[in-house]
Amino acid sequence: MGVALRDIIADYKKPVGFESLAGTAAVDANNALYQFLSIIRQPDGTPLMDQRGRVTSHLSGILFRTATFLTRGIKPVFVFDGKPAALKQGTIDERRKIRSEAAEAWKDALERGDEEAAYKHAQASSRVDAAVIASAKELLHLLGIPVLDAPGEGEAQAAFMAQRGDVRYAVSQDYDTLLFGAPVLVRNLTVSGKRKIRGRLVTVVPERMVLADVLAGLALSREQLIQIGILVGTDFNDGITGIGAKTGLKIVRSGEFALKIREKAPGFDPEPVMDLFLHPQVTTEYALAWKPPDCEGIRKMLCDGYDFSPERVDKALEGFSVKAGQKTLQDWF
DNA sequence: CGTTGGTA
DNA sequence: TACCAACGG
Repeated sequence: MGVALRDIIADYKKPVGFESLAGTAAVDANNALYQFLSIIRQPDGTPLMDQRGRVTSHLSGILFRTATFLTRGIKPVFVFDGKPAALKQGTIDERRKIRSEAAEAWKDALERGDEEAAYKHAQASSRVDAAVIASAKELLHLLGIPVLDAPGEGEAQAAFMAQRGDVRYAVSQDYDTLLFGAPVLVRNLTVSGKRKIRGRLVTVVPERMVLADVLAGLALSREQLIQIGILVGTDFNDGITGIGAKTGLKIVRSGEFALKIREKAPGFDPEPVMDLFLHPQVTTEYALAWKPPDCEGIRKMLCDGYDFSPERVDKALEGFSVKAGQKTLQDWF
């Protein structure tokens, strides 16, 4: 998933508290939905579902997480993926295969009664499908949170919006967002708090990366950072076997990128991938307007439609509205 | 994921 | 009050 640059950019990740994250944020919606679907599950891997068997994990995640955002002064816009680039087809096919294998492994683990394995495979089988996207958009709309359909990659659009200064930062787990030129990337914003990772309980805190700091620190241009990405592999090209981030950095620094590609991947033209990162398909046609939540509509959708408990929904909505009567709320937005 | 409810 | 397991849908 994404581009494996962690080994060279880990030093530039700075933990940040919610208080310094107040402001507008462009959220990579598909990435956030994937995280909700993957994490909000029962111990045996079963996601939250309504009585009709429709998955609701992402709705729970959106409701509670955006409530937290707004109470902390973070105003999110959710940016959804548009049409995938043709170059992404390989990645898409590969992910589908991994998901379907994981679904099988989940079933097997359940039959053996191995709950831990079941949970792991269930997570890997998570799929952001059309129903998930449609219901997520419907809920966000009712919550008064702006939603935007990117023409291409959501990450690219989020990066573009941050570049233009329309939002303070982009939110995604994927480092690709930096390659797309996001001046500031915030990770762990849609997954934070205490989490079990490899059986251990760890506290996940939001972290900020500043592209200019990464480039200055590594003495690279953005093009060179993309070159490293291309060497290790991105969603749009296979990396070169045996080259990780550190080796990639050495190669690019010594100006041997083109040479290495010719040598190890003779048939491959990196130019379209470079161009995709430098000049992604984006749009300037968006309006960022945060509105008060439609509480009635939300209850209707979540409680009547998806079997949420009215008490829990109302509790969460307190984070959105100040109280009925609400002058403060209007002032806030 | 966030919330709830039991326990020390 | 602080912590943790389990519940939610």
